[in-house]
Amino acid sequence: MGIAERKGRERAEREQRITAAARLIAENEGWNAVTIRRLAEEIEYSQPVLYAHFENRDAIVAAVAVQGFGELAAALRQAAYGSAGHQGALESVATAYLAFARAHPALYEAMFTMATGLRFAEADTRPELKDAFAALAEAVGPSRTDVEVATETFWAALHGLADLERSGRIRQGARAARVTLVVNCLVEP
Amino acid sequence: MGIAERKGRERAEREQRITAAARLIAENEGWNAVTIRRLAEEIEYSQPVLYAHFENRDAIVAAVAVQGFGELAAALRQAAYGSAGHQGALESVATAYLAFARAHPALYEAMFTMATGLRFAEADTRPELKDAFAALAEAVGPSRTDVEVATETFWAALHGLADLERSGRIRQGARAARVTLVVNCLVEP
DNA sequence: TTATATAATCTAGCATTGATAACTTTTCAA
DNA sequence: TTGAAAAGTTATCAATGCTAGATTATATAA
Repeated sequence: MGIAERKGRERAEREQRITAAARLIAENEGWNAVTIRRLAEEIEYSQPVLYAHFENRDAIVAAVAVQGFGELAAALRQAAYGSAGHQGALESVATAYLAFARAHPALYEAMFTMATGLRFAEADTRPELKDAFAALAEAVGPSRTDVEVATETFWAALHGLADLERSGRIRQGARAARVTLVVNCLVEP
Repeated sequence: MGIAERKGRERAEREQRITAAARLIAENEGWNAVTIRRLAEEIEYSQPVLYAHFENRDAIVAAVAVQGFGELAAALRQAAYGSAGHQGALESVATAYLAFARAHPALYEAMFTMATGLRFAEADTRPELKDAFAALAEAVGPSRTDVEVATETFWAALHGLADLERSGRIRQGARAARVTLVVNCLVEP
């Protein structure tokens, strides 16, 4: 019964082509350019086919966002891996976080300002989301008694910096100084 | 020549009714419910009249956002005023910031995640925006040598906390602990 | 006071979008 | 081989931002 498997593969491949196209268009022309018709044209199927894969447009954005969380987690882990000491790890992770947001603005936008359906800290939280949080927590240091509070605050500071930088509301130049300020607060005494 | 003045008044009043309606609808039903037709119905004029006041829908959102920055600045100043000491002021301001975002989620959304046209630190920056930043800077403390960096970082932390709280990505419960962590970092040594 | 030019406002409509209903073709197991 | 189910398409809907062109109200000059 290899037919079902083949169909499953084809379906998965097509689904991946949809999210890949969405991501590419979004990164090049912004999320407004990501229309159902445009995606249908891109994957060479009619529009209703997209609705056999995703409930609606938002679900496509959410799928891209989940991918993004997976990649962010990997990037943060790699940054932590290639650094020495607690302070060094915090600094590397913080810098990597901001670089990630800057390198993939549309992806970051999907992750944080579009896919409102994605929740953390709930039962149906996707593993990718938990993993990204865990990667941050590792850098903050599991020995702290207030890991969760410290990680949430660290994340908030990084997200705030990324978001205000993206929207041109804080200077691009002083990035390193701001990171230093954040990191110094979180270094264990 | 009181006619021109009367027309000016009527025009200003109508403009204010548009932004007020937009804000009310957004706060009750979300920004998606704020359509040109709906606003036109609300102010009892036909749709094209709105375009005599605002270039497009985004300009209406931006106008609401500017109002929001004015109100945020006032709220932060009042919080700083009714508190004692540097640390007390920082704590009050931080708490007031988060309370503001929580009390007016749609307004905050307009200020930070919708009106992409509003820039800071540029020549055409609206006074309301500068004022909100100044209110934060006052709490951070003008005696610091790195006021601007510290203010930007403070703002980013607060915005990050507000945004992640709003989207349900950090726990609602531990808010006070996170604020304490942020404030402790910024207290002058 | 009345005629006319200008300003103000409205009706009607366009193009685009997300989404779906109904029809047609393909696929595959009995 | 055949017929039902699966897969896919065409055609269309309703809502939206926005605008052109017609129409009405207003203010000024004769």
